[in-house]
Amino acid sequence: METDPLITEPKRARERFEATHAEIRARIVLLDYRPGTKLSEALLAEEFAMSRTPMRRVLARLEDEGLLSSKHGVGTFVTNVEPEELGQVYRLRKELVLLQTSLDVVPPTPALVAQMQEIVARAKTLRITPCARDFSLLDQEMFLLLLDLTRNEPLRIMSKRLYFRTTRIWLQQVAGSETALLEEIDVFAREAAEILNALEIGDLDAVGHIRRGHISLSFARMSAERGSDPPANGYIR
Amino acid sequence: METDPLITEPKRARERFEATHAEIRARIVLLDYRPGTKLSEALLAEEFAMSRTPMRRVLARLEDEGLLSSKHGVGTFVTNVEPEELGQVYRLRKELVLLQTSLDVVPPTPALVAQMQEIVARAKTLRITPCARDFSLLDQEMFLLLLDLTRNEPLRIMSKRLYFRTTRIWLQQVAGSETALLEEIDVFAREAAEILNALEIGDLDAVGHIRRGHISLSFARMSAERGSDPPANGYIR
DNA sequence: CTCGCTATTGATGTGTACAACATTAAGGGA
DNA sequence: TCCCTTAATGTTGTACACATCAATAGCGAG
Repeated sequence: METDPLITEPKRARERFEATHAEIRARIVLLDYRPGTKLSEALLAEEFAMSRTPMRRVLARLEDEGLLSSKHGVGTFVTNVEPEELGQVYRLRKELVLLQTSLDVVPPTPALVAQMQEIVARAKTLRITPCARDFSLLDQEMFLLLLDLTRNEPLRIMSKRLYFRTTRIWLQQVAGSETALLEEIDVFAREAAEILNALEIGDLDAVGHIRRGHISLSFARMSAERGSDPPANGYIR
Repeated sequence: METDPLITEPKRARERFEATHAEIRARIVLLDYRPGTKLSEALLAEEFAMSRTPMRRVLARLEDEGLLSSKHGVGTFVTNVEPEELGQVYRLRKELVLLQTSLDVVPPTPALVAQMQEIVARAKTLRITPCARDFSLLDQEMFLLLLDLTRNEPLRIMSKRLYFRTTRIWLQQVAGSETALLEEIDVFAREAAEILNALEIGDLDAVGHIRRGHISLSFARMSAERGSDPPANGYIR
């Protein structure tokens, strides 16, 4: 029985599925595949060294998550996010972020605080050498780290889905101009520092409301940039 | 790549997929397939007059929704819901139900109120001729009806997933004894009447809080029935 | 009688050919 | 020239055979 520790080729089916899904999702979220891009099941299957059958399962899940859209006889496309949908997601995220620090929460561990300190430090570094892609990865890292504050698994799963659904639109805006990127990194650095401070005190409620405020402001900046209508605030006519 | 690929509508294959998914999900939530039941891809494919390939896509989605669990070489099984998971879902639902009447809401239409009146009437009828299955269907109908109060699509989708994830456990408890069923129908009839009253006044905030209270009480009754620990109320040690 | 190895069995997972579908370009008649 | 028809082409969706995996019954050694 030979087990090759160097090559991780013969993975379990489930692990291979998860890895492939995460990889393609990352490409969509990081705009390697921009909205509207046509993906080929055959080419992707070949690249990931599998047949179309398991690849189709990956793509089906990404479609269920709203990142892809397949049409019989036409192709599989990276979805765009309509302004209305973007607003719905952000308004919901504003509420869920409060639950992330109030529902089934665990006190922040020293390890978590340490990782948050590192994120703050890297944010400061990023202000010197701005890079939209690294910025998006750092934002993602902080999101996932703070998600560890709650043990409510359904809340964690849904929050992740919403985050990955729209973060590429945010990235698209941020990467649009150099000044916008610098400004956004600056805001992020301040937010991270505020959150770290609240974490060190142990005030999770403050963490939630700081984040809520920044999500709200972030959406407002995006709406202004897009030149669309001011965001609806509750009721629909 | 300028044209938006999202505007086209569902096709034949998609409709068949949705219909099959809804049917098997109904069988699971109505306890036709009880937790632990082993399902056969081949048999299900034969019954629905399709091959294993599209059926596997249906089952994969049900697994993603937490209703099924497949193991290579073993089988596909209807999942059970652990008490911890049940608590997490209920605690989250208690929060989401408030959002359903406060986030992107539309005023209740006369048609909606009329359907709610009918549900109240059928609840009263059900008190005379109790039937666990019909009761579950009525509860589901009210849930879906009240979900029309919000236009926030992500919230709607997530609320549905959570509801279908645990309602079979509630049904299992209710169908356990005749007295429990009668008592639960009585509670439901009163809740529906209260909600109807609030709807007619147009007080959506009251609708949300009435429902939240009933979800909380419902979970408390289930926990007591199961003889498990009293439900944690917020923090985890 | 018990333990352990092995062949068998039946399930999910994968590879591949083919069908269904939509788009596009070519061709022919008015 | 225009427009309708039709064949060609490439894509997703489906069917089916086969591979892989895990549980189990059978069997033989101790």
